[in-house]
Amino acid sequence: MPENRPSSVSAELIAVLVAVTAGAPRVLTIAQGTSLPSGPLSPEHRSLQAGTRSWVERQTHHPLGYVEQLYTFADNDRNAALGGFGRAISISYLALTREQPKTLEGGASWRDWYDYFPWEDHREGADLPAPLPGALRAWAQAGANTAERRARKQRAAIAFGLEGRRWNEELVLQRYELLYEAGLVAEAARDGIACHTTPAPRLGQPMRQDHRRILATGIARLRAKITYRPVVFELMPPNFTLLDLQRSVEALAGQLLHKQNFRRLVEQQELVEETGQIAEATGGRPAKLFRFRADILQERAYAGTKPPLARA
Amino acid sequence: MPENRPSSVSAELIAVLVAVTAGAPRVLTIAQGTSLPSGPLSPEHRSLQAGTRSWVERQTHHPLGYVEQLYTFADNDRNAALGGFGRAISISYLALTREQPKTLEGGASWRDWYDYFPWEDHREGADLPAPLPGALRAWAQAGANTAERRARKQRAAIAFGLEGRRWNEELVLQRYELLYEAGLVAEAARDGIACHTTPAPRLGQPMRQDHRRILATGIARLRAKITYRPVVFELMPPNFTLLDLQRSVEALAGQLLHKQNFRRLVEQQELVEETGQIAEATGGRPAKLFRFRADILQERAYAGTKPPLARA
DNA sequence: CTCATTTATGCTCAAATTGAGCATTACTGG
DNA sequence: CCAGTAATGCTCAATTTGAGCATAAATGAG
Repeated sequence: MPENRPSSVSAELIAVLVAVTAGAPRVLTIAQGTSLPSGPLSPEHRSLQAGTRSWVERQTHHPLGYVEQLYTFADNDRNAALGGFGRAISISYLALTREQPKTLEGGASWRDWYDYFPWEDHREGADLPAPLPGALRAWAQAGANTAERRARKQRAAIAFGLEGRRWNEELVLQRYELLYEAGLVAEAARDGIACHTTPAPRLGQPMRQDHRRILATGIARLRAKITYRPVVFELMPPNFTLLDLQRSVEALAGQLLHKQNFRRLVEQQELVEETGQIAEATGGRPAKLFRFRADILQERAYAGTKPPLARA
Repeated sequence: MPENRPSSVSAELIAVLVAVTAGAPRVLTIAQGTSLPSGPLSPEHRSLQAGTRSWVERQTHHPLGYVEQLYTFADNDRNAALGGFGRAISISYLALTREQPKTLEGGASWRDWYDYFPWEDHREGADLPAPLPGALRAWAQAGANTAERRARKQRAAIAFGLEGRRWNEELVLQRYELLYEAGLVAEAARDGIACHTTPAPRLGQPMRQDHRRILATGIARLRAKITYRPVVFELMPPNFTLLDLQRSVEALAGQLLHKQNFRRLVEQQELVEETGQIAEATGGRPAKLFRFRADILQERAYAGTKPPLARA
């Protein structure tokens, strides 16, 4: 039963390439922001990760700091388009870098990821975008029977922190999938899924195929990752103030942090050291500049530890 | 640059199927314990996960509770063996089930996973298997220069909890990879990697190809998972005592837990409820039987929470 | 020059969580 | 009745976490 010859498929690599600029989390897109960059797996690549790294670097002209596999899926729908070649397998990667001023090729551009997921940004006000609470209720009410209605209501409450529950910033994918099922994102309409609110809200900017889902997966992974592994430094310039660092983490998490506690955590972790320089004042008292400590980073990147960068 | 037609490859699914029986963590193997079960991705599978689920269920004759994607990799070495078909992509899955007394087909059998990773079991005595400490020192000393020797020493210390560091049970993959690089596992010898200890220790039972690495990935993932999502219940019978539950968690973690604290945690989480029945005494005072609470499980499986099942 | 404003930074405190251990209870087998 | 083995109930100190007060060091308006 095992030992069968595997069937033939085609493979492509899709990248969620993230940077943080001026407190905004950005993702590299192509085709006017409607697609994630993707490239074919080609025979000369030594590994999947090497393949992703090489073609993203060629396209963006700067090195990727961190690359991590996200998810692999096979899309049956694409069969037809591939001329009987069998199915297409997509292998997605999360990559981190510093946004460079360099020119991007073709229609590539950096976009604020909250353009695609406006409901994920809770940095000012924890309120959900206007149509959401009502639309979620409508979806729950549209369940076929009492049990389904209850289950939907509970699911919405967990995913969106309703009914006194607290918002869990890591449930990015669950929220997107719920909105998709509820017909509240444009991709759902495209795929023929009904919506129970009129006019049907189309939350956030859509993407082609399932790229927005992949992006959601990447955001979720990154939000989880920063709580137990020091990956933010891949997104920071060489020198930065503690507030810069905090703003970056907040941008990713979509939530504000307690300043003093954040500072305490960073110091405890010994992730950074003073450079001796002072930042040119932006507003008030000048801040010390810091840099990451290479030795500690290496160790932590390998084994992880306690929360390297804080919770809400 | 993107939008290229992906290249043609072949795809196989590999499963790390785990059960816990009588306090032993077990993994399903084929070919006298030298391989993980694997099957081809075939066109009728609706998705990769469905494919894995269906052929594992067909082989083992019982349903999988939980299936999760582990990792996808492309092995360049296998090119030759596939007759110019392009490379082979392997997509691995972690699956949980209860070991059934049913007969397995062919050469399939359940094996204690510590047969493959004896150094991972710290349930009695935290001591590493005899040759390890010395072999690790020898490997570190064999570094080309001072910097490499220091880096190796630190890496070994982190991975194996030496020099006063504490053992981190989640670093299963890092440890296996270090042992591979150090030539201390049979697969390394097979692949022509040198060892600096004579006679060269060949720790644990080897597997074909990189299946042991995949198993290490699965163990690591599962050990991490049980700390933030209640997946153990997939491995438990319908009714169990709290000690049964603790023994199962300990089997997976490879570490003993504080009994009272474990109990406190389980109760806090409200994951279980009494059945009203009492276990036939095995040793001392009879224990109450518990079962998992379906409602809570569903919620926790979706969103996770604090540690559902304890730390060391 | 003084003051309101803004951000940096140092410290404190109570609540919650975690790690470890003591004591008691309820069975089983000589 | 006694020793052995588990189950269970509680306590306690050390940490960790969440929130806030207070002060310092700049800037710009008047």
